[in-house]
Amino acid sequence: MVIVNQPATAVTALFRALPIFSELDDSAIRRLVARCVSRNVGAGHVLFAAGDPCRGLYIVESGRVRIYRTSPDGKEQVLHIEGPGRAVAELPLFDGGVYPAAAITIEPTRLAFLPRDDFEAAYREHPDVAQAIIRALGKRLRHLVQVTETLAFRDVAARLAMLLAGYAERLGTPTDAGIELALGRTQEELSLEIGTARESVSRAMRQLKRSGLIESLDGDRLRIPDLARLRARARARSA
Amino acid sequence: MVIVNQPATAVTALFRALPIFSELDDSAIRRLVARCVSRNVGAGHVLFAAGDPCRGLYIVESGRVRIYRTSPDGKEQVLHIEGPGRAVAELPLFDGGVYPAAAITIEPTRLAFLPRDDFEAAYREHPDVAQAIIRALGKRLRHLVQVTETLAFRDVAARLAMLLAGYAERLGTPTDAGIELALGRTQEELSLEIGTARESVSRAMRQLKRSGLIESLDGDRLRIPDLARLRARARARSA
DNA sequence: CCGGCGAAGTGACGATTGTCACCGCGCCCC
DNA sequence: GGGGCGCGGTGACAATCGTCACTTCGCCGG
Repeated sequence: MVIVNQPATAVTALFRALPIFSELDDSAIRRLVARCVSRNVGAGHVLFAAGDPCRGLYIVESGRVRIYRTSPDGKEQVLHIEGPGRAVAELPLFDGGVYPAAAITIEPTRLAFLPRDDFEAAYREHPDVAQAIIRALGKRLRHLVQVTETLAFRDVAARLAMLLAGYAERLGTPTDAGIELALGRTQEELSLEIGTARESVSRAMRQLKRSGLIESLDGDRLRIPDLARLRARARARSA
Repeated sequence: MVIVNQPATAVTALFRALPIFSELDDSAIRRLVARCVSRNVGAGHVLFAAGDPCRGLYIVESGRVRIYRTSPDGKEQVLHIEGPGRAVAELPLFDGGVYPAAAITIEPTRLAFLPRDDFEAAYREHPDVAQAIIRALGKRLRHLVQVTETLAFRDVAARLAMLLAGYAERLGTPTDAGIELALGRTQEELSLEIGTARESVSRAMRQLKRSGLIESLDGDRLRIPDLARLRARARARSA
């Protein structure tokens, strides 16, 4: 782990792009940035474990961080993966509790860290920040409600279809033959996100290909000819 | 559905007891209460469906409300059940979205309703309210993270053990032979809360009884001799 | 070019669980 | 007292899915 001095402008832009700070004026942002520490960590670095007390806010500058829970017998359920420009683990900052999940970097990652006290001051002094925080929490809550329903009811292929549809919307590039997507994840990682085994992902992938919902391109690129049909499969009981 | 005039003092006490309004001074609470409408509804009344736009905040005065999602093929997943003194569906009030789940009364219920505009004014003007809202959202998020992990990993008996342990803590009465609990729910309702079938609840219940983790008393009363052991079962892979 | 390695595909099998069908029981109402 | 009804218990069966074991493929380094 390396602590880095860097031009404050980069972090300033980062803060301004964060939903929860977008309403702040320049002077307020500058004050926050002055309190921030950036650091580079390698892949596989544990930022915190479930149950740890919360010391501050992490913001991803580059790289990716996986948020996950581990069951007593060692299995993981990935809750979400955050990339550049996203904040990690806002939750315990607000309610004063411990981290409900663990966080680990899955590639070399650069993080800005804002100590807890400075963060609290920011949202106490600026009602707009509080409002933005509420929005962000609400969004996460919606996402988890979705995940819950999916885990409870759908078969593996449906869960995979939902996951891929979400990635396609956020990361895909539209072409005239459909949406193309380089997902940059192994099937192992996908399996953790939808709470199943790697082999089941492999089989579900084949099923979706046979149904014409996804197509393999070269490398690990996929094409989704019809996103609406893929989403429909995600809502069906089985196929 | 009946609209009722009632002494404002009852609703005032209700508001003051709500975590999200506990920091308000008397005059602010009086202003909110003046905007409130109370009504009585019977069992099985649908307050709103998933996807409906959000019109305001419901607060349970008496009775119980079930919050649930329905899958396209008609199955339900209960997210939580709210009783007296609890607010329902805060989420869409904040992020401006639609209801992510539906709500239905499961017994005759008395509700206070606060229109959306009045609610928004309250938390814009009072930062403490915003803070309390954030806490409440955080708590709900924690709960859902828990539910997610349980659904993904544990067998039915473990999920049931977790559910019963939670009820025992909130509703049970300690005796020298353990915690006694009248849960007032059918196995059908339990099955919806842990995302399984009624028959599986019946079998899981028998398994927990055979293991000595729970005992039947008369009626639908249960005794839990050792809450810690029950919780341990909830964390185990199987038994 | 070869060996190693990680990712992905696949076949077999067993465990869990959803589903269906049916029974018993207590309760209420006519 | 009898019939209906909701709840709970159980047995049988099939489907899904996790697990294990093994293979195939592509990539990289020596």
